[in-house]
Formats: sequence, structure tokens, C-alpha cells
Amino acid sequence: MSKENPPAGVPQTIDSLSIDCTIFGFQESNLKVLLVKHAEGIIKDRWALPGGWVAYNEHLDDAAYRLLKDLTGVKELFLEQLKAFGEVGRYPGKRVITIGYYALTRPENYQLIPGFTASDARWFSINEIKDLPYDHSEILSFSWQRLKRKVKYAPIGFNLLPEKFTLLQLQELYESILEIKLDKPNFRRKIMKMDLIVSCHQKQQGVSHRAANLYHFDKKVYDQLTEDGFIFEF
Amino acid sequence: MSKENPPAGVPQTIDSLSIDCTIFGFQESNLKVLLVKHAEGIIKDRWALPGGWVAYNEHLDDAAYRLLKDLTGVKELFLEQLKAFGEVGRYPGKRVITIGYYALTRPENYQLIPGFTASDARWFSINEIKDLPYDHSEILSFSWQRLKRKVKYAPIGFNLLPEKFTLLQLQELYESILEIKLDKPNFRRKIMKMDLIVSCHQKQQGVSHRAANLYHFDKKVYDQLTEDGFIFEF
DNA sequence: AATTCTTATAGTCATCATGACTACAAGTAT
DNA sequence: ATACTTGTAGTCATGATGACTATAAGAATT
Repeated sequence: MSKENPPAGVPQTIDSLSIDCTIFGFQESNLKVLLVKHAEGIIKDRWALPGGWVAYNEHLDDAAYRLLKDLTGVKELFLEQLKAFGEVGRYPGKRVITIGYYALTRPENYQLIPGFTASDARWFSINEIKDLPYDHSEILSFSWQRLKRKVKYAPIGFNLLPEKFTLLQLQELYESILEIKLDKPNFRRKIMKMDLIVSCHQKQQGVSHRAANLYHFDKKVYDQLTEDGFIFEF
Repeated sequence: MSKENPPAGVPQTIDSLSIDCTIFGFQESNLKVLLVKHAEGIIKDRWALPGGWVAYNEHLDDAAYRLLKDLTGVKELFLEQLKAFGEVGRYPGKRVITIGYYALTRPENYQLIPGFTASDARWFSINEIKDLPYDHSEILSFSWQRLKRKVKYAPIGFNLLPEKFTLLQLQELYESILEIKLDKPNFRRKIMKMDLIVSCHQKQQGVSHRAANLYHFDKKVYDQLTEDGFIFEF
């Protein structure tokens, strides 16, 4: 650190504030995370969580939204702050605090735009990710843990699945987030009793086996459950 | 704000970083929060959450511990970060980000030491608190919400109750945190089945009715449950 | 000394959710 | 025609839950 250390109890300037975000998606029955390859800076050419700097006059949430919009072009997504990560040595040579966020998206809804701050962007299966720079591994595992918890009291499938989905897709979403195996008939029974999802009266197309029924979320029940909270224990 | 607003995407200095902490305690069958009256500064003579400044070379958690130790003299307590509160206008004239924490304590274990940064310190029933300065009301309600959630998957009674306690005390703890009424026999049955608490083979003293048995937490089971997570739904 | 009050603690009972299954349906692939 | 895959319906024993009743053990009041 380049600064003296004045007595505690006195306001002190912090060099910079950044945002780092774990963006979750669900593709091919797997929980995915979006990583970017930085175009410049200290970790040029390494895969890392997408992030950026918070402007002096910018609300933290606004900064996070801005970064995500730059990267994905999507404005509508679930975004929530995790916490501040403030290890003293986490950033070389300066005191930089980063605010961790996580987001839930539907990858099929848009194209990635790596252009601006990143040279490349790609979805990774969460299990294949290792050795991220800075404290990004810590942020990622914190994100996943938060998601594991969130999934039990909020119907977050809404933010990760396509508009219309099968019960198996929903089940696999839970399975991949929670890293567990579920019984199919029991899962059906449980999920259907919540009245959260509604039949589209449509069948799956182009599968080489019996086509499953398609369902969509009931927005009203969804909002009600989100507000009241609910428990979804497996 | 006194600064220009440079283009986003460039690191920018933040004036200061502070800590604000909701300290929970449990007294007289009520959930309490410790507030301090500030001795100086912008909010002199107003009750507010205890807080202070983070030093340039100080880890966030260390800063929070330091503040709590100065105030309560206690080193052993449960402390967890909530999140960063970064509203642009939350602090007059400067850009100050505050990191919210919450702590769980046993009020009977120590004396408050308001001396250093605060002129006074006192426990308030959580329901009587209103109109806190800055965004402290938001931090407080966020803390409570976190506690409500935490209580369902971690045996946090350990950190709030005295060493030896009765089942009714434990029940009232849950009731006051969750703002619900519980059935006594059913609560007993449920809690006893978890094997989390163990009889001290001692009776309550000095009560004007049938004395209840005293219990203590089983540290081993407690640690196991804390690690594995558990669900405590009412 | 008897009664009343308060809280502790034991136990009952119907209902419901759950986990572990079996069975069969509806398609595609061979 | 039959094998294979996935979808969907239903059974059944077990255990948890919520709503109770009943009784115990004191202290306080009359």
C-alpha cells in the first residue's frame, strides 16, 4: 500500500470501488456462469467475472446494471447485491473494495457483446471453473451459496428458464443448483401442488421420445410467493 | 457532491468507507437493538446504529470487530456482513459508502462503554425504534430480515441466549424474531427432537410459579448443524 | 389450609407431506 | 415387432405437524 496509515476513527479515502458480478444461466441441463476475458489491464487474457468501476456519482445498483447491459444488452434481469469484498491485499498496489453481485438470466434471449471492456465472453459450466483472478473464486462460491439458499425460499426458476419449459427442465435446474438428485414423480407432485406453474397445453417439439407437456409460470402466484416467501425443501 | 463526474469505466476515488452495525440482543422476552447517541458530528445527540470509519489498510471485518469491541468490550460475538449501502445521497456532501453488519450478543455478559465515539448507548426494543438518521432505518430493517431468515437455517439462539436457558426463553426468542406466536407443547417436541439442546438437570430459580428445567446448547451438534445447514420451519 | 393463578410438561389424534416405489403411457429407434 | 427412453399416474407406509386436552408443580391469595 502506498499510503500512510492514519489513526482509526478518522474518515479515509478509498482508492476505488468496483463491481464484480456472477451471471448465472441454465443451458443444456447445466448451471452456467458467464465469464469474460479482459481486453486490457492487469489480468489481460484471463477469464474472470465480469466487472467494472463504480463512478463517483453512481448508485451501486446502477453501476451493476450498466455493466451487465454493456455486456449482455439485456435490461430485464434479476440482479442482487451479495456483499462487499474488502480484503486489504485483494487488488495489487491499491485499496480497492469490490461489491459482489449475482444475476439470473436466460442465455438464449440475447447475444453477448464482449466488445467494450472484454475481448471475449463465454458461458462455463459452473463445475469447470477454477483459478479465477483476484478473489473472484471467493465471489463465485459465495454467489453459488446464495443461489442455493435463495432457491429454497424464492421461485427463481422464473429468471433462469425459457418462457415455456418442461417439468424435467425445472427439475434439472434444481438438481444442478443444489447438486442433488430428485425423484421425478415426487418432484412433479410437489411442484404442481404449489400452483406456481400452469400448463401451456402444448407439447415439446423435436425430441426422440414421448414429448413432455410445456408449462409456464403463473406471474400472479409467482409475485405472491416472492412477497410472502415460501419454503421449498427437498 | 463536490466532484466532477468523469466517464464511467475509469477507476474513481471514493471519499470514505464506513461501517454501520445492527447489534441484536435478547432481554426480557424481547428482541433488542443497541443504539448509540453520537457525541459529535453531523448527527450529534441523535440515536443511531453504532458505526465508524474503515481505515485505509484495514480489512472490513476487522474494522467492524474493532468498533464493536470499543463499544461493548466484547471480543466473542457473532458478526456477519450484510451488504454495502451505496445510495449516492446517503451522506451529506461526500460520497460515503457504508458496509452494513449485524451482530448477535448476550447483553448480560458485559457493560456498554459509550465513552469513545458515543456519548450514550442503550438497548431498544426493536419495535420502538423509528426515524434513524442517514439510511440506518434501511440497514436496520435489512438486518432484521436477514436475522429472520438466518434463524431458519442456523441455530443462532446460541449467540443470543444466556449459557443456561429455559425452553420458554428459547421459544420467546423465536417468537420475537419472527413476530409469530408458537404453541408451547409443539415447540418443545420439535426442538427436543433435534438433539441440539441438552438438559442441565437444574431448575430455574426465583420464579413465582413452577420452575422450568434449564438447558444448554450441545456445542458438537450445534457445530454440525451450522455446517450442514438445517431447516427450522414454523 | 384451601383455592387460585401461572407456567411446565406429557400425551392424543386427525391430517398432511414425504420418500420410495410400481405401473403404465406415448413416443422414437432398431 | 420390440426395445428403449422419457412422461405421467398412482400406491403405501412413515413421520411431521397443528390443534388440542390433561395434568403437574409451584407461588400467591383468600
